[in-house]
Amino acid sequence: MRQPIADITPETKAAEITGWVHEIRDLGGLAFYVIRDRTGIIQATIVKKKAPEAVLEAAKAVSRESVVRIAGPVKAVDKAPGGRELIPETFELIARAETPLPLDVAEKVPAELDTRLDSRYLDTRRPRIAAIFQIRSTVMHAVADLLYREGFISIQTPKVVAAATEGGTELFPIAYFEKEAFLNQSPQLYKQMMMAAGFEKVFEIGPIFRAEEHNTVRHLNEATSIDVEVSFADHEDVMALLERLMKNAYEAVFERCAPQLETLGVALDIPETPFPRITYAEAIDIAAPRIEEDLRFGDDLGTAAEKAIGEEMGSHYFVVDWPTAIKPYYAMPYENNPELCRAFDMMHPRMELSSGAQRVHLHDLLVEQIRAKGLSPESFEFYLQPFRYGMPPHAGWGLGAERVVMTMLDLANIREAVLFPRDRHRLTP
RNA sequence: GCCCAGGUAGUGUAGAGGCCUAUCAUGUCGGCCUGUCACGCCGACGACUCGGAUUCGAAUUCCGACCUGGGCGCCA
Repeated sequence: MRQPIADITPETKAAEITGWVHEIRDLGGLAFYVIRDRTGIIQATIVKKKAPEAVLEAAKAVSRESVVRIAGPVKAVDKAPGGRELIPETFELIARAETPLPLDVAEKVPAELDTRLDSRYLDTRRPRIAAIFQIRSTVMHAVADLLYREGFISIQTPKVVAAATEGGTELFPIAYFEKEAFLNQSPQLYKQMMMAAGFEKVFEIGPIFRAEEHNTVRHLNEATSIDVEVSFADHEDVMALLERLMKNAYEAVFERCAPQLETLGVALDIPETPFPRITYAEAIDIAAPRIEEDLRFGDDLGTAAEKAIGEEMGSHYFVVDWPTAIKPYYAMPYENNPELCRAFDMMHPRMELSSGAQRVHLHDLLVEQIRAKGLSPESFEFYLQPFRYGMPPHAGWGLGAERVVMTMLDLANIREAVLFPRDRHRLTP
């Protein structure tokens, strides 16, 4: 019976393992085969004078990264990795790896990200890369878990849509029989319609598509969005939810992924809640004297400004009370000061992670704001109609899953946080 | 969309007009090696993205194409 390699201890009597040949060190009369599965590595030691002929034959035929099955007694040996080694009685070559390998899994020679992504299936055999995705899985589990615990309903909305959500960002056009269609840039409008549908608390974790020709370490053309929408809630309520969710995700990783964090050399700091809140006006005041470019009230916070404020804040924080003019039409203006709205961004010092708002739930105001952005309400009719038949007040946000993982693990490039990234140039694998 | 940088063995690199039949490492193949853990030693194999131009001579300079990385804008 196959055993996970990590389960084999110096006390284990005998074991059968199946895994990949990580390294081969043939000293002549003695050979070491380092075998790896997803749980760890173990050394199989072959003493050529004593080993069965069939073992010698199979061992000679294997190449690095071949899949093998090895069974035999386990010996406690101090000088072996993990304090134990396996003495093969049987050694079976299950699937031979061709040579040369497209990249070095044992990491003696580095590989560029581009090379790694071309052979992602080999790249992910490297323990530190596998650790990233085990942690990502834990984050996604923790996120969904918290939302279910808090009574959210998971929804799935269309990714093929007829129109833009917000204007602004570019959409990927696709052929949809005789009609024009696009890939969805955000589930925003559908989440809101589910408020009219009476679901009260919904979330969706799914892909979003942005056809921007950006070429940076923090943008993807296909990203994973963690989206929530809550009825009878204001922006403060959903900011508090976002804080709970972030803290929960960090705690889950801290508790359940200690080996992976160690592999990555990451000392995880669980962010303290509540996150500090600064207003947009304060953000401008912090950034303006620290950056070269001219920055005034009403401008978007550019990369330089974000960086300057991030250095000042030091950890996660919210920027609140944005000018209505630079936020989407669905953000609710303050009644007593409609120049500002109940929108927020949740920031990590390195970059924006989330943006959200209390939404406009009043039909006429929404139409007015759509017009004010130069968009035509007619093309949003499917979205606007629910606002005429009892739309509750509501609020929500979207959180970039890759950015959470990237900032959590201090990855240099967002592509590291995606198995098969889609960027300006990459469409395969 | 604008701007910058870059394409050399499977992988990561050296190279700045003749010293290049191209460096080093890793890898692969063969040989030696009984405690390696980046095993060691000996030998072999394997590369200048493509096209054009300049030049006696181009990996190196110039032009174009293709491919790639990054910055900005915008955003998650």
